[in-house]
Amino acid sequence: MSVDRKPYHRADEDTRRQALIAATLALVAEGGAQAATVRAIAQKAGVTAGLIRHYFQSKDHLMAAAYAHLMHRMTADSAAVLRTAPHDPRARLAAFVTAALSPPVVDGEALVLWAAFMQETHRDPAMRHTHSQTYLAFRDQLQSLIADLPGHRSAQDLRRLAIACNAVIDGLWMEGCALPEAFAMGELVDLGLRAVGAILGVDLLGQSAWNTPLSMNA
Amino acid sequence: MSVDRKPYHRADEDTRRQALIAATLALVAEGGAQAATVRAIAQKAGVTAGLIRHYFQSKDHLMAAAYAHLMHRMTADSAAVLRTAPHDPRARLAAFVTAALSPPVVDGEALVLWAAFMQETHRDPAMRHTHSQTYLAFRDQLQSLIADLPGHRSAQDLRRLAIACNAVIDGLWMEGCALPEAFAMGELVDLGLRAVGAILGVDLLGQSAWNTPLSMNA
DNA sequence: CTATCAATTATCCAACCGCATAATAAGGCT
DNA sequence: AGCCTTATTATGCGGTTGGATAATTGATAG
Repeated sequence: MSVDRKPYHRADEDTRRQALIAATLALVAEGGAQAATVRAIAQKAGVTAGLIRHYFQSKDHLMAAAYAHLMHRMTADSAAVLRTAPHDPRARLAAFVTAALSPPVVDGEALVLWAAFMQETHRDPAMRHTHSQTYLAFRDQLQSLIADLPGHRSAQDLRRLAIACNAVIDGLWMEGCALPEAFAMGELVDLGLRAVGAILGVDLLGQSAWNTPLSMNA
Repeated sequence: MSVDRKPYHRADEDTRRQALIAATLALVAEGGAQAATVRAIAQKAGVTAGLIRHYFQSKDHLMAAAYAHLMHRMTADSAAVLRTAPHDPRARLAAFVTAALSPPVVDGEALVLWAAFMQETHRDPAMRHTHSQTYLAFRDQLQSLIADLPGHRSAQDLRRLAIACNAVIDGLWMEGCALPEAFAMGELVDLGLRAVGAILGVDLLGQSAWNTPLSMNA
């Protein structure tokens, strides 16, 4: 007696992997890491649970792949703007900061995802490597944008400036993701441009120069 | 037939709650939220699992209590320095920034804890409330320190400056926690004082005025 | 010294977890 | 068309989870 069996169609390996990774990220985003069980992932991906182990050595491997995918996408989103950015160094830096503090980089789900994987990062060496690699990639990109600004800076100063600017961006990104209702539209970008500009001693607000600059204290 | 039963002694309600909360935090810190099972918590606290439900309505309630405890302790640690700080507004702000970027506030475990609870924060309204409350408390304290600095600032500027300075501190805190080996001793504090000083247009480095200020670009 | 009652332990349970393996069907190849 | 590979489904297993309940102990008051 042949029981009813769910009909299915075969997909290329890459499609299935992407679907499983997407389902994993969606579940982690909406319910934390504990919500991403093999059964839930499979259901959201429209397949059965056993298939996960056909494409990934274990569920942990799937998680690691999902983390790498997320980080890669975020850095790519920030870097994408540079391809269409103007040639003026200040405008390029401003565009980069703006992109890093706007959707889709700033997103409520992004922070939850980031936080969820942060725990794994703490003990899994492979994930830890992915983390530091993507973090340094972002900072290096920022540093090269700073280096292109007019004026000469020592290597040590460049590194310090990049770390400080990166910190501002990270901090604002976090606050924007966690408390989206606490900031008006564009306020995050405005604050980021002011703060980074103040640290670097450069005016990044370009066209709409403000009348009450952030660093004014008189 | 009476089996051997673990001897025990009765403790006051508060002691037991504290012990359970401490065990929860320790487990989350070392193994992420998934490591904090009721059995593991009970073992680390030196009791049996059932006791958790005697003091907390559910495991989730214990987690919420642990989160509130952690946040309360961190803000208290940062504020503690103000009680013994000097009267000069700049020195007080510098002391606050320094404390927020030094142990025990900057600590590898702290970030993991923060990240672990961030997920719950996203869906549990009670935790979300705890989060925004403690976050705003920290920022308000920073804002009042900025307001005490010489010079007058509008209310709007004060808020923006506080947000930006808070972002720098948060970002540096994160980086210091996540990649402790990437920064030399005291470098984080130095960077924090420079960046916050640059944003506010105030020199916070006091005694050891630097010869290559962070915002120098010539 | 004993009765009382709350604190703590011990035990049980249904649900769920990740994983392994067997059965089956889909699609390409000749 | 018929075969053959393998992607996919289906089923089962041992272990763990959070939660509920019953049994027992320690402190305390009278």
